[in-house]
Amino acid sequence: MRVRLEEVARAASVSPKTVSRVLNDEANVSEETRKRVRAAMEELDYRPHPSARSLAGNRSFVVAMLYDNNDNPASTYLAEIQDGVLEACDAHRYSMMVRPLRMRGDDFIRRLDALISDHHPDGVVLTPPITDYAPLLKRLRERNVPYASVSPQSDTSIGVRMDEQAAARAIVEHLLGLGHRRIAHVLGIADHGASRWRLAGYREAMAAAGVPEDPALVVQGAFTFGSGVTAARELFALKQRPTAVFAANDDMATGVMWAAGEYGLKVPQDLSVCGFDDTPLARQLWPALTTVQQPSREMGRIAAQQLLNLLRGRGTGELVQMPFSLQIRGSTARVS
Amino acid sequence: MRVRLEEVARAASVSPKTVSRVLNDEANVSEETRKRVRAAMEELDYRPHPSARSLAGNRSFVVAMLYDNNDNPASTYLAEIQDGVLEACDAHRYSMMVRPLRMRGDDFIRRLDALISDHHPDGVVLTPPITDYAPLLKRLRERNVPYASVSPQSDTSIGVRMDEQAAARAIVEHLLGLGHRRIAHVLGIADHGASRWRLAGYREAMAAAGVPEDPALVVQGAFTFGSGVTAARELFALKQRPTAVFAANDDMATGVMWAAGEYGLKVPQDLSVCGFDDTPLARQLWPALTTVQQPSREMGRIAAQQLLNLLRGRGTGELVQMPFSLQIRGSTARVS
DNA sequence: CAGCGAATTGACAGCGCTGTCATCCGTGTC
DNA sequence: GACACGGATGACAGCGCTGTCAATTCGCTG
Repeated sequence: MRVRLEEVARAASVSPKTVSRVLNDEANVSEETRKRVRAAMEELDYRPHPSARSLAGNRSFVVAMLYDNNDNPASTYLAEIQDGVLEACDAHRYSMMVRPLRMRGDDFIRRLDALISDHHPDGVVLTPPITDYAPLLKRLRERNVPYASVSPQSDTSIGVRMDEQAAARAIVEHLLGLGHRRIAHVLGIADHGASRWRLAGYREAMAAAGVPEDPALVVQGAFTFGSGVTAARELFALKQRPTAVFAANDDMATGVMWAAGEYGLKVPQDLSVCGFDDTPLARQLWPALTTVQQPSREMGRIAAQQLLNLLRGRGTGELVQMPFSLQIRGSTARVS
Repeated sequence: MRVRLEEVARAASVSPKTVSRVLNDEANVSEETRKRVRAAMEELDYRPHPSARSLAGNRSFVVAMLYDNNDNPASTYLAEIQDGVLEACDAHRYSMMVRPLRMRGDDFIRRLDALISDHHPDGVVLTPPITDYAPLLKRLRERNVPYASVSPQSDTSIGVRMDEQAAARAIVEHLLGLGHRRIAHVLGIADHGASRWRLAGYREAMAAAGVPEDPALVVQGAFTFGSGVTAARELFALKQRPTAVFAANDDMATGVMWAAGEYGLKVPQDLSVCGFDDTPLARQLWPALTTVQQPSREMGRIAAQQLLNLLRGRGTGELVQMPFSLQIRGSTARVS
């Protein structure tokens, strides 16, 4: 049968309660006792029973990662975040549960409640685009479930964020520095924070360079490869074509490059293209895509880390700022 | 405070044990009592406490989905399977836990043991390529953890499988039917079942059509976009170029189309290309990709379903055969 | 060296369910 | 009509931990 806490206690000649204290890193255990107990645990290869801990301690040791499976940005993005969250949870012996949660639908709150009642997560990690949905945040607070967010729009949450606007500005400045003036922008899905920030950065850079905004150069996309193709066709049909395109993510940038091929435009000679995210694809393309590195996995890890700090009583958690870095590659070149 | 089983019992005027029986769909409860108890549960919005159930019943109601995060085929593939597994688990109020598990490394068994001891999954779902790793299966059996597989190579497991060889044969026959004879094949990662079956189907179709095999037309890939590009360049450098390419998955097929663009080859006029999987990308490409639809999400759901049947004592689970279907689209055309 | 507060440790009940086994009841049998 | 039998129900203990609170020990003060 499995080793129980009681046996560890016997082996270390202490009471079960003391072993419990060591297990939970509680205060008021002498250093010497702590060592002896740890040794006994090790010796017996003791594994606490999660359900028993959960039942007695009224906590589940479960972190739920919530995402919107309706219009998720890109599955690889979520998969990477998930990986990071998992890593952080593992480090503290929490388990991770992933839960899709569509925001549309009036039974949204009911579904959220069911999720909480059925699984009792100690906390949740929110991923774009459900980081800022007010009814969601409100309900979590009402039910007293702590949360941390990846790339929240408001800065009242704890979690992690990159200065996407500054990054977007920087990449557009890179294009400007190469002599481009007719720079187009392909938007992401409306009201996603990512879309807003990247557009804002684009505008900021253009304005700072004194280039008047041309509305025809800002076209709608939806974060997908296909939408990038469509948007690019629209741009290429213009009487005065752009010499460079900044797409709000790599998938769309890839679509733009694809469409360029259709139109016989060589990248980067005839058209510079850049994206955002630095997905694995970006490096595999030829020419490789100039983009902004967004370390999704790392961001997932950090967001979960902040949540866990909170749950484990190690401070209150903060909103960590990630540095960004431009990946200048072959898809952008001096305007000809 | 939360509603407990005891209160449901009181409301229905039965003993707690009877409510428990109803909750677990056990036998020996009169239909009338069952109804009364169900009504009381509904009325009080009763939610059983998973940890208490788990502790008392010696089962966790957790299904772990294992995957190899080392060389996973494509993250979107796994994400879809995960979605399906989750759906099946939800339907029976099981929770799903996702666990990466690298097979390389000599501490593999130790990591598996830790996973089992720490989380006590009632069963696991295995995904390619770890569906047939003998030490894994052996250990699971030793520790008495039931499992179901998605696309296992051997047919001793329960789970779900598509006849990939027949599908590959069918798609190559489609190319042959269009008059192609110099048909190339881009392989997946060695010893993945998917690679073997798809190659076998290719050979079968070619042999049946009496086309002698040309080793130069079968090149190595690795299931990634980049490897497709590389493989295609190799093929295009041949003195006698293929008129069609069957890539072992869509990502590589996309790479082939990309490389075709580089070489000034028009798809499908100069080159027919087809893939395997029917990823979302396949439809977004232009021309859209001819491919085999592999319903990953559905397969994940079915594999989990078989496992749950077993866990819930509803039969022993089987190895379900999925039908395949060709998606003939714009990337393949009659040889010119 | 008595006396006191803080640090350390332990006894015990109980978290919310289910397994085991006893009990009860209605039906069929000869 | 006595008895056996199987279906339906309930009593009770206990799953493996932690919360609460009491007991003990220790170090220090005057």
